Order: sequence, then structure tokens, then C-alpha cells
Amino acid sequence: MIRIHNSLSGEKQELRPIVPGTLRMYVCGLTVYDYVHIGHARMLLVFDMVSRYLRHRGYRLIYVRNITDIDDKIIRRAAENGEPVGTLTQRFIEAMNEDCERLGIARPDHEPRATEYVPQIIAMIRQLLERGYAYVASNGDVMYAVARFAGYGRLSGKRLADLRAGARVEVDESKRDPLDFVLWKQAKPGEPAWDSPWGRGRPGWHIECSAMSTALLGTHFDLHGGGLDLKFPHHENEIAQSCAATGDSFVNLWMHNGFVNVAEEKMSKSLGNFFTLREVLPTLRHPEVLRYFVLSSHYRGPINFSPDQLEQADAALGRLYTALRELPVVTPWTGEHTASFLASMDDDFNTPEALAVLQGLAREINTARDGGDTTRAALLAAELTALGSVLGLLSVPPAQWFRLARPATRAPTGEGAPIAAGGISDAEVEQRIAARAAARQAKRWAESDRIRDELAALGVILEDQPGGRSTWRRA
RNA sequence: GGCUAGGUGGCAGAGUGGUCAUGCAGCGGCCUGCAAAGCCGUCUACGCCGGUUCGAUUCCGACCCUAGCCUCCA
Repeated sequence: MIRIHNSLSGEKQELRPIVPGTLRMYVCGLTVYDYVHIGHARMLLVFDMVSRYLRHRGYRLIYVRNITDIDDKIIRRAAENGEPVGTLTQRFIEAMNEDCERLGIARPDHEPRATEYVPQIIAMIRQLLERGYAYVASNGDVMYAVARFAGYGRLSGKRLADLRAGARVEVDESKRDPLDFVLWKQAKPGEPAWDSPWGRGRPGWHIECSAMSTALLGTHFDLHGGGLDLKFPHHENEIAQSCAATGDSFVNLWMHNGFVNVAEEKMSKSLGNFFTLREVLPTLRHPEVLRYFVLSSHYRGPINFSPDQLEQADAALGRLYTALRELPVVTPWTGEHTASFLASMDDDFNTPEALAVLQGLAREINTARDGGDTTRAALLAAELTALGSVLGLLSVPPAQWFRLARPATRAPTGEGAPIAAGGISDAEVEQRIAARAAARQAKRWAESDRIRDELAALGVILEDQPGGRSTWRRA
């Protein structure tokens, strides 16, 4: 039984598919006018983990993650760059897909773009007008009348009165209520625009997700996810729009992932304290290190991004790969730890606990190996690899993992010393190890140690195995 | 100001009414020619003050502190 924390009730609840055996999930994706940053990456990794796990649990999952490709900021950025909106968005969609591929994030089943769903958006707005949940404001924009929707504020735990009292923005005169939000915006000259019953214009942000999710998943589906910052007002507005337009109950379970902080402060574009994936990934041994970092804390809590954290993730993940080294690959696996792994994951995707299970498994492999029971070690290793793959980890052949070096680059936040370089080829390392083996054979320890020290200075650490053989890894 | 999450050992981070998280770092030991890796052990953790209880880090209340949302944001 899978239990998931539902933002709507604030409690964990059992996952009960609307259609038995099938789950439909919609996640709010990116607005494409810039490169993917670490905060986005967390969201993408969290819901990749969720979709992998639900499928591993035997569900047929339909995963939709939208792309917002029309928006104020997109229009502004395109104007700044002096390029058409479509060129800008296409470029960043391609960049996002490249980044996802590097991170091992599987493509969702559908990636709808807002601009491809304008007819559905218009249809939904028309329904809202007919049902009296929307009005045409004095400036020609179509607005949602928040006060008309009884359930408004339920997701975010806010009351309309509190929201009005807390309003810190100048009230737009064309709105009947300061909390009303725009469904259809009148086009300004030169902006991308579509014909509509309310003149040429473009959709508001919130209605896009309501229309796309309904079009692809129906009026009532299982899961809806996104970053915590979308809970209000975006998801609150989605509920108001969809429930009012379709009369159905929209979403059973709302999931929100926590933020990525830098120095205890939210990473965001407006604060300018964000790191793009493209600057961080080259400082890592492998993108899996970032995945391990993200999964090492619970998806709902905040995580603090720092080079030191990535170092720790690299070390912890390296421990798993170390356990897998030098073992024959076998297909059957014991399944001894699978129950506790599943129990952790079933409990609201408790990945830190699941990783603890993997670490315990690594210890048992090492113990079996030390005890000379290679067969058992290999069986356990097969289980570790299988469970790791459920989380998108341990995808690299263990022997190759330690050939990967962390590049000689300064940590992304500028803190700390530059990470050691590994400027020596694999073949050269093997050569020197051979020379050292000869020295060891002849018990010329001084020479043997000198070679080892020289390699260490180049970021290569030797590990002598029984029988005079040496393995090595890059620091 | 309103609302919502939190405050766990040197660091990161789970969890629980009464034996163990886990990883990183440190220390001691085993192993090793010496190392590294690994294994074993170790380092008196649960913001503050009350309450409930045989017993609370875990439940309840007050307080202090932090972050987030209330404005575009994963």
C-alpha cells in the first residue's frame, strides 16, 4: 500500500487509483526562457523518481509534464534578445531536454506546450463565463471571479479575507476583487496573439494547466505535482478553474516538492542566487551525484545546495559503487532487502530511508566478500543494482565509475579549494601500476611508495588487492 | 500582520513513547610491507520552559528561532 502526503488535506493518504491499475499524473513543468537551474532539477528528479517508483510498483502510469511557452517573461526575454518568441522557446526546450537526458530523467508520456492548446483553453474560458465564474473586465481581459468559487483557498489553507488583508500589490482597477486573476489577456501590439471571442489575445498562465491536464488526463485524475511555490496561487487557481468549468473533482492528490536553498535562502531567479545545471554538472564526477544528493533528503523538505553537500553525496554514492566492484554480474538476486526498501518508498517516497537500505546492503556485500563468500556477495550486488535502478542510481558499470574524475574546477559557489585534477590517462595509470608491481615484487618499497605518491598527486588512489594486483580510482 | 512548514550528534539527514537510522568527517582496533578500500568499535543528538506518562527527542501547551507563501517563480 502506497501512502502519499496530500497537500490538500495535509495528511498522508492511501493511493487509490481512479481506474484500477492505472495512474494519471500531471506535473507543472518549466517556463522556457532560460536554462534549467538546480531548483528545477530537483523538481524534475523528484517526479522522475515518483514515476519510476509507481511503474516499478506495477502501475500503468500516464505522466504529463507541461511546457509553458507563452508568458510575460518569455515575451520580454525574446524582445531583449531581438528574436522571435518561438525561436527562444524552442532553444530552451532543446536545452532542457539535453539537461534531462544527462540527468537520466525519462521523458514524460506527454509534454504539452501551452501554445498548442489554445482552442482547449478558449473552450474552458467560455465554459467559465457561461457558468458565471468569469467576467470580461473593463480593460477587455477575461477574469476569474474568485469569490464565486466556494472552495477557494482550500489547498493553500488561506481564507479570502486573509488574502485580501495581506495583499501587498496595488489593486488593478479593472478587477472586481483584488484576488481575481486573468484568464485571457488582450494582446499588446507586436505580442504573439490568437483570435478569441474576446478579441486577439493570449491565455493567462493558470488556465493553461487546467486546459492541458483536462485535455490529456480527463476532468478527474490521480496526482498533480509541482514545486511548493506553485501551491499558491497557481494550483489554487487551477482547482478553481477546473472544478468550476467541468463540475468534476479534478485531482485526488496534490504533491509539492520543497525548495533548493542556497545559504538558507530560496534559490530563485528573482534573488539571482541560482546555479544552472550547466554550471554544476561539469563539477561532478557524474550527474548521478546530483541525483543522490536530491534523493538523500525527503522530497517535501528544503535542501541546502552547497559544494560540500555534493562532496558528501559523491562519497556516499562512491561507497555503493565500491561494494559492487570486482564482482561477477549475476541475474538472480536475493530479495532480502527488497521488502524494507519498498516499505520505505511506499511511505510517501522516503528516499533517505531507502538509501539507508542500499547502504546496509553495501555493507553486507563487503562483509560477504571479506568472508570469501563471493557467490553471496554477487547475489547481494545484483539486488543492490536492481534497487538502485529503481531510483535511477548505479547505472554506470562499477569499474567505470572510478575511472571518472571530478574535473579540476572551482566549486560552483566559489567556496573552497579547487577540486583536484586527474590529468593522467587510464593507460598511463596502468603503466605506472605495472612498474610499481615490479618494485613491490622485488620488495623495493621506497620506489613502490614513490610511484603511489606520484599517482596520488595526480588524483589517482591505488588499492592493493590480495595477490599483488592493484585497483585504482580517481579521487 | 495572516497562513504553512521546520528546529535531531562536528556536518548532512531519517525516524521513534522505553534496543540500531544511514552517509560524510574524527578517534581506537583488525587487515596491509606501509597505505587505500573494507570490517569492528567509538564519539553521553534530539531549540527553551512547563504538562500528560512508570518512562518523551517522539504526545499536549506556551515561548524563542528559522524558512516559505500571501507578487512572477520548480
